Order: sequence, then C-alpha cells, then structure tokens
Amino acid sequence: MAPVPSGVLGAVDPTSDRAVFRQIADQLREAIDRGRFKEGSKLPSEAELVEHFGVSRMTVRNSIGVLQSEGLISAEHGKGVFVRPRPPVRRLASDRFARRHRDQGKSAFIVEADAAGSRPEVDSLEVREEKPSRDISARLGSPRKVLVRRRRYLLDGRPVEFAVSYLPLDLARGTRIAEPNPGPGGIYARLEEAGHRLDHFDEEVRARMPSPGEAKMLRLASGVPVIHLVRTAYDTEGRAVEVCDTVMAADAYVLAYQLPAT
Amino acid sequence: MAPVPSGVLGAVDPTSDRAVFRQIADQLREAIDRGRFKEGSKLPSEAELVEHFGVSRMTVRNSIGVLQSEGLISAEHGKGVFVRPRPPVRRLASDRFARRHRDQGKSAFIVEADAAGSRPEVDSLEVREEKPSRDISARLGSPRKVLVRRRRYLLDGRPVEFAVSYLPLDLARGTRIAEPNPGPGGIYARLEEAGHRLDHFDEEVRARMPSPGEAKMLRLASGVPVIHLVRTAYDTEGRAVEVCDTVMAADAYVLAYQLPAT
DNA sequence: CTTGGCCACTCGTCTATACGAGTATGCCTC
DNA sequence: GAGGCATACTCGTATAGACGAGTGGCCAAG
Repeated sequence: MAPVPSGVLGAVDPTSDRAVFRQIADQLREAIDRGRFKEGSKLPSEAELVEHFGVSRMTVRNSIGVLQSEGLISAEHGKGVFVRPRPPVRRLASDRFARRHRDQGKSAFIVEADAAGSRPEVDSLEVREEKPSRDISARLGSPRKVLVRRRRYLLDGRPVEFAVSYLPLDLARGTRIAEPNPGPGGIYARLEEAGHRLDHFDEEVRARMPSPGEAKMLRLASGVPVIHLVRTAYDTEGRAVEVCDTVMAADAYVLAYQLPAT
Repeated sequence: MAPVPSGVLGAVDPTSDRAVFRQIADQLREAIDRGRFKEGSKLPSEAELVEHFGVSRMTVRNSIGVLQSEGLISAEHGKGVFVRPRPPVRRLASDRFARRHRDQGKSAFIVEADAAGSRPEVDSLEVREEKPSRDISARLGSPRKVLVRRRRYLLDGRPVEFAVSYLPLDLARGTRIAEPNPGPGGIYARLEEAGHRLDHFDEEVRARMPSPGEAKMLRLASGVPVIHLVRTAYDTEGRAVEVCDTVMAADAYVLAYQLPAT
C-alpha cells in the first residue's frame, strides 16, 4: 500500500474539541484548495488514510462524506476518490431569446454549444397533451389542457439540463409545435408566425438539492445542487403563451441577467 | 420507547438489490412527501427506527444522512430529527433597483422585509479600503484600491444573505459611501448625486454548496445550497461603478427577472 | 415556590470487524 | 498476440458495541 505523500497531510489531535473526522476533512479540504491534489486526481485510498491518521475506517469515510456533500470530491466504486473537476460552464445570457438569435436550422442549444466547442445532444424528447398541474395552469391562464414538450440536453455526453415546456392546447394543436421537431427557430418562431408576437419573458430562479429522480436524470454527483428555472413567455397582448420548467445541473451553468436602473 | 406510528413505515427487504439504508430513506422520504410527517415535526428517534426495521443504528443513521443531504430533514443534538420547515421566501424582483424604489430613510432590504411582515436586521457591518482581488479588479476596470462594504442580512433572526460591495476608491472616498450608514436611498443614491447616473446592472447567478465558512455565517443546515450572485453596476458612460458579491441561503430566496423578446 | 441535581432520552463520535461488489492489472493459456 | 482468469485493491454496506454531550423533565432539597 502506497503511503500518503509526505508533507501534504499532517496529524490529528484526538483530544481536540473538533471531531477527528472533521479535522481530517479540514486537512483534505485545505490540501485540495492549495492544489496539493489537483482537479481530477486521486486522493489517498481509505486504507491509506486509515494508516496515515491512525483512525478507524468509518472515521475516514465520515470525513470523505463531508467533502462529498460539499461537492469537492466524488468517490468511484472500485477506483478511488477523486477531486471533482469543475466542468465547463454554460453561460446563459440575458438576450438569449432575442429574435436575432433564432438560427435558421438548429435550436439555440445546439448553435451555442457548437460555438463553445462542445458536443451537444438532445434526448428523451417527448411531446404529448396533458391536463396541467395547478401551478402551470395558473401561470397559463387556466387552459383545460396543455401541450407538453419534455427533453433532456447533454454536453459532451453529460446531461446538464432537463426542460419541460407547457403551451395552451389551442395555440399548439395542429402546428409544428406539436411535433418533436418544431422547425427552424424553435417553438418561439412558430408562435410568432402564428401571430403571437412575443413581448417578454419572466424567469424565476431557485436553487435546491435535487430529488433522487433529478439526480439520476442528470447523473449528478452528491453535493451538486440544481438550479430550478421557471420561464413564462408573454405575447404583446399580455397573454402567457408558454411556461418552461427547467432543472439544470448547477455546476454546469451561470445565468447572466441585465437589470434596468430606471 | 415509543413505537413508530403504525402504518406509516413498512419493512425493508434485506435481499433486495437496493441497499437497506436507501430503502429506509425512501420510506421516510415518501412519508414526508405524503405529509405523514409534517413540516417541523419530529421523526421517530434513531433507536425507534432501529427497533422498527430491525437493523443496526449505523444503518439508520446512514439513511438519515441521505435525507439530510437532500435538505429534507435536519437533526438536532439532544432533541431529535425534524422535518425541515420551508422558510418564508424572499422574492427579488427584476426592478428592485429602480429609482422609484429608493425609499427615503431605510434600505431596500428593510423596507421590503417590513412590507412582508418579517423582522429585518443588518449586522457585521464593515467598511474599509482594500486592494482588490484579481476578479473584482477586472470587473471594475483595474482600480488600485477599492472601498469594501461588508454586511450580513437577517430575517426574523435568521441570517439569509451575506453581501460585499466593492467601489473604486476615487468614487467613494470622502463621501457617505465610505460611512457605515450611507444615508437615504443607499449607495446607489449617493453615486447618482455625485454625477454617476446609473444605467443598468449586470447580474451573474450561480448555485453551489456553501464553504464551511459560509455555512457558519448563514447558519445553514446541511443540504442547503447557496445562490452566489455577482452584480455589477454601470453608469451611463459605461463605467463599472460597483460590484456586489452576494451569497444567499438558497432556501430563502427566489430571484425574478424579466427578459426582452427582442 | 424555586432551585439544583439526577436521569432518561436524544443525536454525535469512534472503534473493530466482516463481507460484497466494481475495477485494474498481470499472468497464464491458447 | 489475444483472450480469459485470478488476484489485489478500491469503495459500499452492514453489524455490534462503547462513550460523549446536549436537552428536558422529574423530584427532592432548600
């Protein structure tokens, strides 16, 4: 068994007020912060840490659990514990829905990812009619039924976002919006062609830990929160024409907004 | 020892593929979601769950840990494990920095909290001059030194937000901006009085797990992420006149923005 | 009645051990 | 050389036990 690299980790004080597993977590955290363990690199194994600190395995695992829930490291069964690499971040600009950005053939997600040098994918595409939930119904002005479009976005094979759009059925039925591929410019272009000129979007941003289902869908390591974004699109007559409910891996996104000073 | 309320929790299957502690976590989660355990109420004690499921204490603690890191429950030493109440949420509107909202005497935070029926406080106020970090320096156009204003906001005694403002020293030195209380309308009003008419704000929104220091400062339960918001204020000449770096308890906030469709 | 202490109950920390399951590697066989 | 298997190493799960420390209620002494 390889020893822990010397000088990187010190000793613990069992008589200290601070719990031993916290002291170990502190030392590992500091070593990571200082770059002693680089992004993506392997930490000493549990057995090595047990040896080095002279504690039991559960104590070591406890300290690893602390850092995992902080999002600093992630354990891989059979391989080891690794410093979590910071994934490339997708920046969502505040003008991302401007008309000029509606590309001819491809969706905004594809265009943007291509430009950033990532390999974009969309999967789990599902389009159907449903009875809206209370919340969605209220946001859309109480339609009896809605068209629901679900899809998952991936970058370089990693799922980063799961989005569900809701549109009042009278706007969507029989149009390309009700088809899996809504055509160039996406559903917003189709809405405007149908005479619903878009005026503005409202977005609500929350952050929280993922549900187990969300963690699975986005393949989230523990310690990664999600950004929950609910966008409502309004036409020039003030009617809500779409609600898009999106759950994003928080470590893959930064949202940018511009606020007026007036 | 009180038994677990009958009918609320079932049994586990030790032969299942799914780990026993996950099965227990699943059952507790479902019971909470269904309202069998209400917000703020006490879950069965570890000893009771050990008894009920016929497993060892570490297994029960493991399942409790799962739900804690999901932000569903929180354990209190000596008291028990409780369903985390959802705290009142502060909604930040996209027009929150509009001039018309600059109240005469009090800060935006105080006015808004009063209106919402909460008891607002500001503490840890600190104003000083510092050499800016690389990032702040770049955002502000590389000033040699900056005025730094730190403060913590609380609602009903609970810390919800920690904010640090940076201003180029030439704008701030010798003005009320450099005083702990900048006066009616806050530092934005002082900037405009000094001839720096504000044009717009850029905001960057990220979500992540808190550092240990942040968790302590905001008294965050485990399983609560933070929203990290960096706002830059620009005057009508395009100069960045302030950067505000804010860390917020994610369960206390929803951010609202309006995006143009053009 | 008040106060102090005891006690029961709670979660927190830690040890020691055992076995299972995923991964990588090297060696042996074909 | 290619394939397959054994093996060693990794983390995952679970048991049983011990002591510590925070909380709150009860009761007896003052």
